[in-house]
Amino acid sequence: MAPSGIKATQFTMLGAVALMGPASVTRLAEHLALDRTTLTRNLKVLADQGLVDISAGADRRERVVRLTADGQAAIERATPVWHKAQDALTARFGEERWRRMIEDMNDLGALVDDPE
Amino acid sequence: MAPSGIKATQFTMLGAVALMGPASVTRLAEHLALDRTTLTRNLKVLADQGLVDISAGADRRERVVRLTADGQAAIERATPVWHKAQDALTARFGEERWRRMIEDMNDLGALVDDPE
DNA sequence: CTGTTTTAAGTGTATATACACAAATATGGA
DNA sequence: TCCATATTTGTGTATATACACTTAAAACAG
Repeated sequence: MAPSGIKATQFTMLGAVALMGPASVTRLAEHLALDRTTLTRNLKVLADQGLVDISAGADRRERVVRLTADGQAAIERATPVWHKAQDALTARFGEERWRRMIEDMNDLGALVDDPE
Repeated sequence: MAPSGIKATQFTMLGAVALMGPASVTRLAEHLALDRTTLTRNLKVLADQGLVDISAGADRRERVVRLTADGQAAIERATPVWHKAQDALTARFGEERWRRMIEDMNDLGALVDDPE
């Protein structure tokens, strides 16, 4: 990810912001399965770099996170790099196996979060 | 892991120290697949709590890490908790699936470390 | 309307992680 | 022996992560 200027975790976060549109910190945290306070600090890094904009919402307790033009540009710059790394990995690891592992990890996360 | 007084990562590190006996930071880092400097900081936490002892080796560049009596006690206290958590998880996730995922992750790590 | 409760977020503190760089020590060749 | 090189480690800095606690604002009960 180095040549894209952002890190893998940041790419993931920007992707979530892009996907969900303007959203509160809590909603983003739930979608990313991160602690809310973790996201607060991570978003600060992105905000300092001008990749996201954080402003008060109609409900003045909420902080609404929006992708900036620079943020959109960063995503577009990083996406090919991401896919390239992804492809290089799955080519040697096996696409089917890779998908299976992602699914395993998702299911495991659900179990840990909630002893349903 | 909370009731044992140490965290899962610390349990893993103490286990490595116990398994390898007195060893240099670099050797431990390789065994744990961690960056050496990461281990330096992590070991400091354990040393501050008196769970490991870090002293100069015969080669005075090296720092030799040893388990203390308190460290041994911490392992013995944490091991049942660890197994309990492990069992609770595999019981619902499936033991076979769990083993498979561990193997997948190990293989993936090897691929990432070394584009063999 | 007022006081309580619930909700959304941030801060203090601590651990975990790693990259770039610097310092100390050992090793090996001239 | 002495110096260049290699090895082992630590530090500065930055991100990532989360728990306990606090603050501000909305929602609600009476």
